[in-house]
Amino acid sequence: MANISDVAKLANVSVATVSRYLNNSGYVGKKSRAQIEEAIKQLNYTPSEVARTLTTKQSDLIGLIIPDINNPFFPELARAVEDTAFRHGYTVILCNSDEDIEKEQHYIKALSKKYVAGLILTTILDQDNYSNNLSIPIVALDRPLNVNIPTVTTDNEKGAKIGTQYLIENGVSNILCISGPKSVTSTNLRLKGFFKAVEGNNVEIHMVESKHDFQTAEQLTYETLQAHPEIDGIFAFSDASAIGALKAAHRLGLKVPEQLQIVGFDGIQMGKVVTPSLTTVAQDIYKLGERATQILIEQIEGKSTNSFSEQIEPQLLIRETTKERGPL
Amino acid sequence: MANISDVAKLANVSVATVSRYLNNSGYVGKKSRAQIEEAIKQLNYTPSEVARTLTTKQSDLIGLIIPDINNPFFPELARAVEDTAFRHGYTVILCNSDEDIEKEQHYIKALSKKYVAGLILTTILDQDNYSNNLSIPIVALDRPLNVNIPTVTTDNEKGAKIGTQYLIENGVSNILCISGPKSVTSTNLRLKGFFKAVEGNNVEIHMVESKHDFQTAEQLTYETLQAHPEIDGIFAFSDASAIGALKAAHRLGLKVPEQLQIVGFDGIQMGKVVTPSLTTVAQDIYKLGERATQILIEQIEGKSTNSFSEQIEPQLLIRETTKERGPL
DNA sequence: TTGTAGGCGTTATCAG
DNA sequence: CTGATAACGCCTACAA
Repeated sequence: MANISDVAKLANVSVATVSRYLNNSGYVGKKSRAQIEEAIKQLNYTPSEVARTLTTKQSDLIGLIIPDINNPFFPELARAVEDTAFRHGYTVILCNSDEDIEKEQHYIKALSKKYVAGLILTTILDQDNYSNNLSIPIVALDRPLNVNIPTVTTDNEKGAKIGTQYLIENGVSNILCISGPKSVTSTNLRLKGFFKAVEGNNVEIHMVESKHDFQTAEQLTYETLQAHPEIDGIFAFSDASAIGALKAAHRLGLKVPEQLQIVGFDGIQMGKVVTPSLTTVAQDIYKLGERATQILIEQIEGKSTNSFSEQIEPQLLIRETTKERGPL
Repeated sequence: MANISDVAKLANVSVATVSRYLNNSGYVGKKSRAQIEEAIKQLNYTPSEVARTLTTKQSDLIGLIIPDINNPFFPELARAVEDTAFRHGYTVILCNSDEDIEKEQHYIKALSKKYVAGLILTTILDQDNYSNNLSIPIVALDRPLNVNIPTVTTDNEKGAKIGTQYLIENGVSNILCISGPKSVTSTNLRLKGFFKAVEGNNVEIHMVESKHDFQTAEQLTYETLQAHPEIDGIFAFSDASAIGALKAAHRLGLKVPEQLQIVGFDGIQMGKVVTPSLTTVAQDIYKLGERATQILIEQIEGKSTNSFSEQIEPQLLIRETTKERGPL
């Protein structure tokens, strides 16, 4: 593999000139430029990222930390991040934190040792003052970290509110709310929205906390529904949980939506394919990932110095687990 | 951040000695050793992977190329690879090839420029003589590349055979086979198994080729079932397709398994949660990923020079989309 | 505009 | 056992 000095030799210039050409820094004469281009082509030269990283302390890597790739929400998100990063010439390293703060810290350290250019952190812990002692750009996805860190989120409170309201409008009077882990910011925001919607309406509520995972939610729902057969509506904080709940309902022989209505949260692909298809508060998952990545890259490349945040509107997708059927 | 020469100074030895200590190469006196350890601790020193990579041309990165993370089979696989890699001190970079050979080539190039220590390639193209002109270890997952490249696969032919047989034993006489892309080796193997099972039995067959994706399979199945209402069994080459097919059946008002029996392939988590739960030919997904990674790491670390392959047995998981219900 | 030379942090060779 | 020192491939003052 040819290196920069091979190119320099062939082009009859110095390595400095080649370097300047490569990085668009400083002057490069017209003639030199032409020779360099020719040499590069002939040698099929590409600069070594590693050597570059060694001097500049910055690579083309972007670290993406998610809780668990087995929650279908995250592959969709990851895909958006990857696509966007790829389009801009970055490579992403994906890490599963398993909602474990130590594991997360470990990854952050490992990644920063690799001189990743930036980091995208998704929902984990509700930390008011997460301090960015790293010198690299960070953007938070779905989890506001602190004022200085740009954040891309769905309006969680609003989403939970409209989902819950829809249930109530559809005649539900005894709701089971399957929340996510309380340690997560978005959970608390959704909780707030849920309570706002419920307030003043004469509905009874039951609360359970579940991981965003089919099995857990199914089991929890099964037990709760058995203990409280009067429940006629479920609002779940993730589609994964909602689908688990749907399964529990089936096992109990409950007709959905006739006897039990269900609304999820997320808008994952899978919601369309279960039967009955899932009514849900959809996040614009792709956009979430895309915007986060774009913002990160802007920060990395210094195009925007002021960190700003973005909130994306959720959208109620009415499908078949609720009574008022809208268009698919 | 301290570097190796800081450590050397503090420990009163040369950088060479520190390096030897770090890499367990060559002798290091007892006293030097102690001083070095002390210095490292005091300075909180960790060697720079980048600099190391620059000289050794080998990083701690493992590249994993999959077709598409949105097929639920792959997140599960990726998770297994990541976990295993992590345990051995490697970091994985995940790339989506979208079943596009150019994109795959692009990634392979990009990854090798990063001096990844090894590569794990999953199902894409059926290439008899894939030539490994890279100098790094590769293992093929789910796709045999060539004799010189270790491969970890499920016994696809056998899997397809037992799945199909089971359908036939359950009285199905008109089967729709939803295959995967024909360009993929595993598809062809499964096709072979399917035909073996069918052979000699008096069953009619219909074939369609689908991506392993809910929507596509659903649409295709919907059309086929409409044109051929006599079909009473479906064997799909992936759970994703099977679940899409299940959805199509629901839309057509077909009772599963009474009127239509369905068997999938893969054994993804999601199969358990749909209703009715999916009978499937399960691969040991975690083990597949784990073994591939272990073998790769053995190659990387030179512990095993001879490349060997492994085949993992599939297992029929009888659930509710077929008539003979076994235990869950 | 261009070239020289030092440095980024390690590893590896080769004398001591 | 240990220590100089030359790579590795690139960037960037600084000088010309």
